[in-house]
Amino acid sequence: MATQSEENYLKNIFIILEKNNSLPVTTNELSDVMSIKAASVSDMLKRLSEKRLIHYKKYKGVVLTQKGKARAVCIIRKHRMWEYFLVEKLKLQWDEVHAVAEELEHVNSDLMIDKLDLFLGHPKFDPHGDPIPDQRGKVVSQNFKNLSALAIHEKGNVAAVLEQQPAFLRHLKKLSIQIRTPLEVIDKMEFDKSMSIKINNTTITNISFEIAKNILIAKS
Amino acid sequence: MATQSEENYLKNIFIILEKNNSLPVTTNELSDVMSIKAASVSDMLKRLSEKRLIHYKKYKGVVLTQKGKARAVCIIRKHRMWEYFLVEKLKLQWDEVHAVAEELEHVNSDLMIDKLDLFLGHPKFDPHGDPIPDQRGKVVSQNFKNLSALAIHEKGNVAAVLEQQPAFLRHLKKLSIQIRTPLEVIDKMEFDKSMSIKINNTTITNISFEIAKNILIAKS
DNA sequence: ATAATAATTTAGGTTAGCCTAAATTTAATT
DNA sequence: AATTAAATTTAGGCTAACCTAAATTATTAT
Repeated sequence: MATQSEENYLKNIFIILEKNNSLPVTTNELSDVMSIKAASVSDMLKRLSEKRLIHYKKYKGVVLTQKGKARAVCIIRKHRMWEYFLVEKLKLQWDEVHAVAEELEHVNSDLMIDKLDLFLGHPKFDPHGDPIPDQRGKVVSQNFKNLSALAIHEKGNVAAVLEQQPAFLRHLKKLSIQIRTPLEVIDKMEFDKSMSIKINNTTITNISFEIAKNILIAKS
Repeated sequence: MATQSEENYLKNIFIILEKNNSLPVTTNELSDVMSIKAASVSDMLKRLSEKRLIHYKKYKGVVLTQKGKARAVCIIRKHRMWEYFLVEKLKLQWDEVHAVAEELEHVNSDLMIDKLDLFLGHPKFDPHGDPIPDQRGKVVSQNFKNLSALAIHEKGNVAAVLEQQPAFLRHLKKLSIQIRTPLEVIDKMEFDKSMSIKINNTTITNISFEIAKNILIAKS
């Protein structure tokens, strides 16, 4: 059994690898996203390496071993499944679930998680549009476009968000943007890369580049 | 915030106090039920005392302060609520839920637990017949008789069990004994204190004193 | 190519929560 | 009341997981 802390490292390595097209994850990247000092990260990487959960060459960053990847996927599966449960069954808001799911993901019971999966009807995506890995650890790969990369007049539906911070999610809620909301790019401002978008085929609003780049679109 | 370990101590102190009619809990009692060496328990008691969670006089055992009791009740509320969820919603067996609930009880979110309470319909008892404290920490006090203390011909329904070990619960399952099952004492053997009981008004079986004393009966 | 800067690791320290062994206090027995 | 036994605490150690400061390695810019 991995400790809770080890599980957090594995999970974050996995997530960064996904974003990085599998380029090795650096100590500082982990330090940043986990808010743990780089020296402590170095410490832990050594330990994870001894346990054959990561491939680690000093100064060169890390990738996951088969074993490490399997562990990571399992934790992510639990995290996303619990998020789905919290939103769909307990009716929490999508900006209220991340922190709780961070705790629930470490609860250990394969039996429970399989029963939960059944209870929820084998959900495929969590409330932020991220895919939920199946029992065997298979993750559907998505092929979405970043809203910030869309050209004027391009349109589609919100498929996922890249940021889980409550402040960000509450912002979207205010704009009536959720998963599956139809969006169309009306205009793009060269100066600050902000864009004007039509939401739900009705309201037109301006959003900053910062917001746009955290929204993924399924083209229609 | 109390650590997970501290929470476990508080919970166990609370449970032992209930069984002991509020007599102070000794170091060895805690050591036994928690499978932690007495020396370590002593250590922790000192810490809990500094945090004003227990009243502790060396060599004299401990009781909970108001603050400590509130914490304990909150953890027990979560534990029992999750057990209810696991059995009623996820359809786990009553002998499969205790260990998982031990982990779930440490997940911290008042919002979530209140929403869970709502989702479950404000359940009053967990699958083992133990009362679930309400939001304000109120626990209904029960007035059940121990099966081992019943006289011949006395009868009633199973109201709760005092032991959560899977082996014990599986044993009851085999005998078709659950919460609310009608039982009647047919005979009592002086030699080993075992008893003959009629289950569900049909089958007559012998059960050991060891079993009987872990079953609580609501007299009818 | 070298110097300056950034990234990373090493060294040494801290705390929580456990342990064993030894010392102390309380309870039980004669 | 004194002795023995049981319960409890103290002392000293260990490990995981963090930290800061210093040393090392890699990268970037001149």
